[in-house]
Amino acid sequence: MTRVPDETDLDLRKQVCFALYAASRALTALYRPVLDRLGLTYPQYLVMLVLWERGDTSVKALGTSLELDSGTLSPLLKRLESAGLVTRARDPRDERSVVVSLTAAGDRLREQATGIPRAIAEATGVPADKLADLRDTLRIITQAAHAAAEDKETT
Amino acid sequence: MTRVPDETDLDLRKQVCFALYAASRALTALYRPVLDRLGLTYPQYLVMLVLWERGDTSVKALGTSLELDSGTLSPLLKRLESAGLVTRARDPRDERSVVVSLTAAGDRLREQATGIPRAIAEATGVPADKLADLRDTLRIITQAAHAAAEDKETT
DNA sequence: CACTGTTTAATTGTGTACAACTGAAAATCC
DNA sequence: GGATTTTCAGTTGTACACAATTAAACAGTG
Repeated sequence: MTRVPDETDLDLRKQVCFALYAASRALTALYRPVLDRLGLTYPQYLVMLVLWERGDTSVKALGTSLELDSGTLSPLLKRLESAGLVTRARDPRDERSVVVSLTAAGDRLREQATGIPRAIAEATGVPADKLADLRDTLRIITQAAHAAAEDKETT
Repeated sequence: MTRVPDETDLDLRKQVCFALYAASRALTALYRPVLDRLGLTYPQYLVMLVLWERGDTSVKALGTSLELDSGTLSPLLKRLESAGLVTRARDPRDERSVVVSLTAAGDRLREQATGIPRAIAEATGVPADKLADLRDTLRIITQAAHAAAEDKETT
């Protein structure tokens, strides 16, 4: 195959990063009508996933899992709290830490969420094994990006 | 709250959408220090890519290319304008339309941007052919997500 | 031509993202 | 034990995203 030697490679359609950015937003948009019925945004749903999976979780641990900082999580958690889905309390063992816990309503919401991932996966029309491959590749890239960012800091 | 082992697929790590969301943010973060030197954010860089490639472009066409609406583009373009990189003017042929054009400074910035995509791709450490595969898979998913969203509207 | 409906940008309001900073609490060092 | 440093959550400010609305301009029809 002949390859046109583009001096620049500033072609939008060739860029993986744009494909990633567009795909992420398109998939989030697919979640939106479903999550609307639960009264959740997509990032709020991610926080609920962690809480459903692990129970009581500190803001710090949520941030590590979701790769979000307190600047994003603090207001988000406030909204979940005023929606009656979670409570927040300082950890008596370490007063710096704030532990987020599910309320009964937050726990009940889990049942309504069970079908969501499969429904979304099917809506894409991409076979499950291909999605799993994609997910693994994305993880590799995410790790590499984090590693590259670390590198720059230490120079 | 007590937690129950999940029979369901509400596992964060299994979700393609989260992998996508995390990867998109991680890659954007990799662009950030590079784009900072050009005085651009990542979405602004995307707009500039389109303008470098196609020249004068309407807000509508930018929105179609980047899958962004005027609610995002209008303030973004204002910032590019006040940075002296673009100008905006109503199309005399169709007064509804606003055409965005590069200034001389905006055009010059292109040279400084030429090396960016390759540098980012290399920083991920993922081989180019694998990245191309990934990009194609992402496009398929994006298209499927848009199609699925369309479906819902017509029901 | 008037009427209807559509297209296009812009605006408003809500909710992320993220950098930079603050203050309190804990860990570390001497 | 006291000083220094680090950790943690929250706040502030900037910049997206996106739904919903508005207003102007255009297109098509009777």
